[in-house]
Amino acid sequence: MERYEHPAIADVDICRLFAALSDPVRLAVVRNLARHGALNCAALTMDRPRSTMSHHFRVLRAAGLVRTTVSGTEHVNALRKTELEARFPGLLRLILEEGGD
Amino acid sequence: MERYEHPAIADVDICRLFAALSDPVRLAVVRNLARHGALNCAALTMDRPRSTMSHHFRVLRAAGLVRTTVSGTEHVNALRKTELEARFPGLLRLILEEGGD
DNA sequence: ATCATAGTTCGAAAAAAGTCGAACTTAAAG
DNA sequence: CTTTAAGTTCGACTTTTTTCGAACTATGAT
Repeated sequence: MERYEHPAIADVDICRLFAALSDPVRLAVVRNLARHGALNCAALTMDRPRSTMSHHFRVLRAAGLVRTTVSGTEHVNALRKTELEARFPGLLRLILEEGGD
Repeated sequence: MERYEHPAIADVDICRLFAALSDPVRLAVVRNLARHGALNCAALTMDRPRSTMSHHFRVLRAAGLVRTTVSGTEHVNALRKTELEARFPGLLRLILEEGGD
């Protein structure tokens, strides 16, 4: 059984956060999550191999943007929406801004 | 006489913007500019050689964050505050957040 | 003209990030 | 127990960033 580590929201570094969002693939993932709620990895394949996406999810988790939970054989990713909005008010709005998909 | 190119605020890409802010040196520069207004490069040496800083200023300009104007022998950098706030409301607040220097 | 000051550009080297195939793990289904 | 589905980990490779010395440009002062 695999569990993931997630930083406490208080420990989230804005610099790392910006770095996570600076990749177009990851930004697209975050936007998808913001729009459609929690999704498993399979639903977020951005036309890339699983190993590539796995890497991006790791970065998103480490940055504090996404929380991943295991449910059966699926790994479900969710935006840490409430926490993020509390710690970085305006961030989510900024990300969703006139956004592509 | 050297002039710099600055993207129109409408052309600024949020992804590039995040990338620019993901470097601690550059984030510190932006925070300094937000606090103290326009500064020349000499005032923003973050304990790095001039060539290194020159590179960072180039990135900040290309991202649309900073406007550099030449005044005599000084190159003065200013945050594109009003434009940025209009295009990305909340961004500046986010950057200044509980911020270090 | 000469010199000093402020900053850029160039080029090379080092470090960090992104990409992806192959092998592996875990859980569920048959 | 075997197979399948969903993802991860590992390792290699490529691309991008960062860093900085050395040489250069432009302005202002002497």
